[in-house]
Amino acid sequence: MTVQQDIHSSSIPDLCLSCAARHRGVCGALDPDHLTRLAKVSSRHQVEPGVELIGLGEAVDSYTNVLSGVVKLTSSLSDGRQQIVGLHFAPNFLGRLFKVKSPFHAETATAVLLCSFPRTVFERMIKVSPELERRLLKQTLNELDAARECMVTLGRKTALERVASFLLLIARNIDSSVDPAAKSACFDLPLTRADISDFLGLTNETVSRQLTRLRLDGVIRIENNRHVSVDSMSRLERRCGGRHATTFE
Amino acid sequence: MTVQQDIHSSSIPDLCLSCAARHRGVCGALDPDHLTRLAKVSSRHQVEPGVELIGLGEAVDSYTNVLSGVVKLTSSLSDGRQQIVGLHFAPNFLGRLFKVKSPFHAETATAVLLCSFPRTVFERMIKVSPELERRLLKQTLNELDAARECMVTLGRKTALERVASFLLLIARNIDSSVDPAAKSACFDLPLTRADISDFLGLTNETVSRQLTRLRLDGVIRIENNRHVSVDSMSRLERRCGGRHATTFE
DNA sequence: CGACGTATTGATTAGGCTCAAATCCTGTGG
DNA sequence: CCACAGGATTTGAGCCTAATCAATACGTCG
Repeated sequence: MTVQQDIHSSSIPDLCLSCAARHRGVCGALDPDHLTRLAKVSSRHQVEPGVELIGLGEAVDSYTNVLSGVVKLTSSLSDGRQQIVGLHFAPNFLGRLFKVKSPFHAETATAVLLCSFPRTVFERMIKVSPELERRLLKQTLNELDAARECMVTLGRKTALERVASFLLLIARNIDSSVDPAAKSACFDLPLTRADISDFLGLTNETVSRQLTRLRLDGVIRIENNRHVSVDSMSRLERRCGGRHATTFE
Repeated sequence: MTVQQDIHSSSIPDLCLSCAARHRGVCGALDPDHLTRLAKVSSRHQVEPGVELIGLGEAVDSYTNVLSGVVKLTSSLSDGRQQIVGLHFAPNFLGRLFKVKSPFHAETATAVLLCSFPRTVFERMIKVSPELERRLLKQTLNELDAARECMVTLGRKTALERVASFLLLIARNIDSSVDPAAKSACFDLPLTRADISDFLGLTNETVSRQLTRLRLDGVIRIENNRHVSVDSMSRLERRCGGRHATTFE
């Protein structure tokens, strides 16, 4: 049986048709009707690397999906010491729900494509779509797990283990098309050495030294400072400082 | 106008009447009816310090409210290095929603009072109560902010700053009755020196040294190894390694 | 009081930081 | 196409903070 659907609520907006956020991001929770309403007030932006998106404590009146590229979340101490506290890969949702002011600073690490929409519209949509709220809760829980994993890295791993863990993290997140269980990988680092050191709680000199060490050990190859090849992922994993063996859900 | 309410759905269960989780925890989102249904399948337990609640990767079939005391979330590397990745104070909700197996290990740090309920019942309740889901989302977002704050401490602060930050964290969380903006504070440390070092990514010797340093500097007083007095909170704050000045929401 | 676990203090070592210099990449203009 | 400028990265030397190893003191509980 074919039903003639209301034209206003049945079709997916052009903007969203091939969008990653609709396939694997929060927009996947929205029906065509909601999607259309959100798309009407959304805007896309291409942004250069190193651009501040959210200033610390600054009032933010929009939320954003990262459609491509990487955004870093940072926090700084008053004397300039800096720490990256989160990385947002596509198609992550970006923004601190229920707070007008972000507790952290957000900055593009690479060139990124963003899709932004007004905070008020989105928050109203959360209220009427339990599915959307559910998805936001799941993403937040995953971010929390990731942040806690980082705490282990920052608190207990050696410099070499931190750098190896970082490479593994990037390999698993940068290109979602790649099989997470692949035996080998190659990718462009989305962060400079300085950024990597701010993520790992090290200095750029130490990051550099550990990268050369991994290179001399044959674990990775590096071309043009940015492109990394990993022949054996399991070999890299062995440099990460093993978690207690367990199978996760 | 007074309305005669259905006796089955109007009254708050005795168990929940004076419960902190109903006042400031997730149960506050539930109406008397839902509360009654949950209370029927809930059970309270008093647990000693140092008891494992959730084994790493172990299947968990219940969720828990921490009604008093402190629970620590930990992760270990295979060679024994350990990191505390989260502390749950009353009346926090405890448990990894939507995952059967917890990615972290949970253990009581102090004596605690717990209120547990079956995972299935609670998850069904989330589905019908957007208010409950909202509250879980808010708690998760707060935990995420806290974890990221910890990342700054672990990645960029000195040993002294870490210990001072930890004392501040405890002072602000241990006794919810105390004004968070109070000028002074005193409290019992819920963690041993070894636990504190696992939280701060240090050794117990270093923690001990920094505590004596703060004591000799007159920032804190310590009695019986556990009881800490802070005369001037702002004095303690100055030892924490300042965040870039901003006002938060 | 004695014993055990917890915490403090001391001496030494080592991993990563700092400061400094050299090298490599990228992009630009002649 | 090549030379050059500027930033990013690598490499080196020395130092410093926190770890390690070891011994002593404290506190609690039987």
